[in-house]
Amino acid sequence: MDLLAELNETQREAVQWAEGPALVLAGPGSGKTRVLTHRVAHLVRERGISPREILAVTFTNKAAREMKERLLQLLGPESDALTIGTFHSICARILRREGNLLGFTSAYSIYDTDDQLAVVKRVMREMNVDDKIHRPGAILDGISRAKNELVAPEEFRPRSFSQEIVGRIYARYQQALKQSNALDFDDLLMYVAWILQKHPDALCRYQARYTYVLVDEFQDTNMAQYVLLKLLAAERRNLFVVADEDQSIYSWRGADFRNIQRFRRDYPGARVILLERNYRSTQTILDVANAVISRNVQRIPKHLYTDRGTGTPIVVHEAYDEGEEGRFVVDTIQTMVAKKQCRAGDCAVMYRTNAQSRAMEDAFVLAGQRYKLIGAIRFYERREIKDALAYLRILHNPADSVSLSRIINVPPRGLGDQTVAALFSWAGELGCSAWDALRALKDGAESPFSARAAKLLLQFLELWERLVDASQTMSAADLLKEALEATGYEQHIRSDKDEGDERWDNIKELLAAADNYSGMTNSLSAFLEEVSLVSEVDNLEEQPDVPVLLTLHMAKGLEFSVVFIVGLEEGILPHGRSLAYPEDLEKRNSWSQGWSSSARENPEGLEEERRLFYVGVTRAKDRLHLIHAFRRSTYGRGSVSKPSRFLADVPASLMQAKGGHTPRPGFGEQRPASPVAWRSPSVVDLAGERKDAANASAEPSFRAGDRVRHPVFGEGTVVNSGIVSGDEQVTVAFPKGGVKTLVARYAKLEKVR
DNA sequence: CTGGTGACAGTTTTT
DNA sequence: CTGTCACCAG
Repeated sequence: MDLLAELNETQREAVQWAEGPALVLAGPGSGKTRVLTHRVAHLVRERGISPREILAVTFTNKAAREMKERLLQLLGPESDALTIGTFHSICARILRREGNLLGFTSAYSIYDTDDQLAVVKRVMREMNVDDKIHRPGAILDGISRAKNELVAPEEFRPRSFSQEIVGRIYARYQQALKQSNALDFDDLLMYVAWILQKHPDALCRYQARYTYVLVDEFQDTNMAQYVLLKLLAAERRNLFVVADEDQSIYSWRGADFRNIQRFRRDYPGARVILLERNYRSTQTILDVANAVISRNVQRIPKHLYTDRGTGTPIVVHEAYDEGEEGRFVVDTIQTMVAKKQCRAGDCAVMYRTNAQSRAMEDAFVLAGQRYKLIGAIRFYERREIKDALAYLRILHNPADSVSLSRIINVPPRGLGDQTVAALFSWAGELGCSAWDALRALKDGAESPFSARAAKLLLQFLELWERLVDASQTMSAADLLKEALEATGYEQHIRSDKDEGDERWDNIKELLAAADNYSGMTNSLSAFLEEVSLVSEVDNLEEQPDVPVLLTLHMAKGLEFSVVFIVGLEEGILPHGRSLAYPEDLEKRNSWSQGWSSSARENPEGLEEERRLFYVGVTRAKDRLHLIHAFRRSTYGRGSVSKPSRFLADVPASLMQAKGGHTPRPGFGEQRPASPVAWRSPSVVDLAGERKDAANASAEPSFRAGDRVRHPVFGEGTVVNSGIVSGDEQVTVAFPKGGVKTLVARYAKLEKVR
């Protein structure tokens, strides 16, 4: 197969790049995965590089899997010797080998956010820190940020009182993890970076092993990951990264797209290649995308283009409320399917927050339209799955205190909070793990337990020891079966009337997943590592032909023929909380949703929201629908919504002029007959429109939320209004004509009630 | 240990 | 309007 045949000129240039650092700036749909895989194949096939020496790093398991599959096709069995994986899985593997340098055994547990929170709460209790004043989640964020920046507890320099607390908890938290022989996700990266920094021999080994390093989604790297890559590539400098700063939507998880600038600074000779040709979308959709993203200041300008042709104009629609928004989406999908313009499975509905999925689901259910909701509840975060895995983890790693606390009384066996707390504190006094403490108890050590408690604890220990013995010989699946059997877990779980059967089905699915690891030498270890680093079980059967509902974040990396982006309203997209400065957030009333006029806005937050919108837009291949509602209820309270400012960036010339969708009969009548109903003081307050009556003379005559009619554009909603050099300028969102800014004196605007 | 109650907070979540 | 969690009574 000719590796270069199916590539365009710039792609080919990237694939053939010889040696040294290279930065590929790849727009959406520009074939970056193809560039990465073909480059790997090229290195092996044309340049004779041993696959063993090639390291390809991704962020998601899915991306890693796809890359492996593609390379198996390109290279055949030789591809087995490549190292392809996520940052976390690669680091986990390195730490199995090198973790002893830091005092961890190779059986360490990997803690997810739930487990982390359990540790933080425990530590806070021990330290008498009030979790009402210092929220554990916020503390965890602080710890995570420090780790992402490779700041050790002893190097942590607090800049405020609450950071002082974070620093103290951080130190104790790390101790607690180490005592449990456990690492969190951030540790995987931080510790590997440290090892490479502090152990030159280890660094040399890995540098020699991986002479070519390739990175996908480089804009999403954090400091730890950047340092890691830099260290690995320091000798050979064969660092090939693919990035799109316009798709950086994870800054709140520590991702820092300025690593792209850092890369250019650290490697001044780096080859920079721009991939702007798009193979996914129509030119209309790309024009929307270009128009939107060009508003961002912090970026290198790119201009997406395609030879796919203009395509269909995009549709901007105003619905009355979230219910009608849902009905419009379902209606439109069903109409298109009926007209054979697309299949149901070609459609995706994207929203900013998961909470929005409910109204959408209601509409789908009501219309009898099947759909698939993506990612709301993750498999490995279900309680029953976590319980089952906790059993396996304490067998593999008896020091794992979080897993032990999780299941020591599940199913209930008389070991209440008191006893468990006493066990841990006694183990603390002895300076050993709960496991060791229980063994001491069995050996007749003097303990603080009542006779009854001691008896129950020893019963539990007996069970535990029996299963640990079994773990030496059994596969993960058999061991799990054994553990569930011995504890009567099935009966326990099925006793739940409502969800018992579903829960047990999930357990059976877990068993099936574990079965894939039977016959392996380190069955248990391999299985546990896999489930700790993977969020979803592989969907074996491809879903039938149904539309999918998902958040904009989850849409990244996917593509659909037809895309609906819903809830395009101020406060939702851009999201109110994204626009706030963290220090303002504490004091802010939640209902003001970030757009009260007095609040200052965080421009970086706004840019990220815009990128999120851009990600959504660029998922569409053929048709794009942008939808906002006139009013929406959040947290039970209804209020008037302003159309998103992002809509104003969409050129009206790209929108469908008229007549695509006929408004439902009664659409107009659904609005309250009198404006008083929705312009009552409480509603106006909610809209952030509090104005002092004394200033009435300078007041604009239109207000956000007003309904107006224009002779050309028809009915619309006022987004904003203000006096600009003596003239009143009114910004109006017209469902048919787009968002326009008009001078009230000239535009023949009529108020509609 | 279970079940009820009241307070409270409520983006996004690759690993 | 929800879901979660701490707390208390039985």
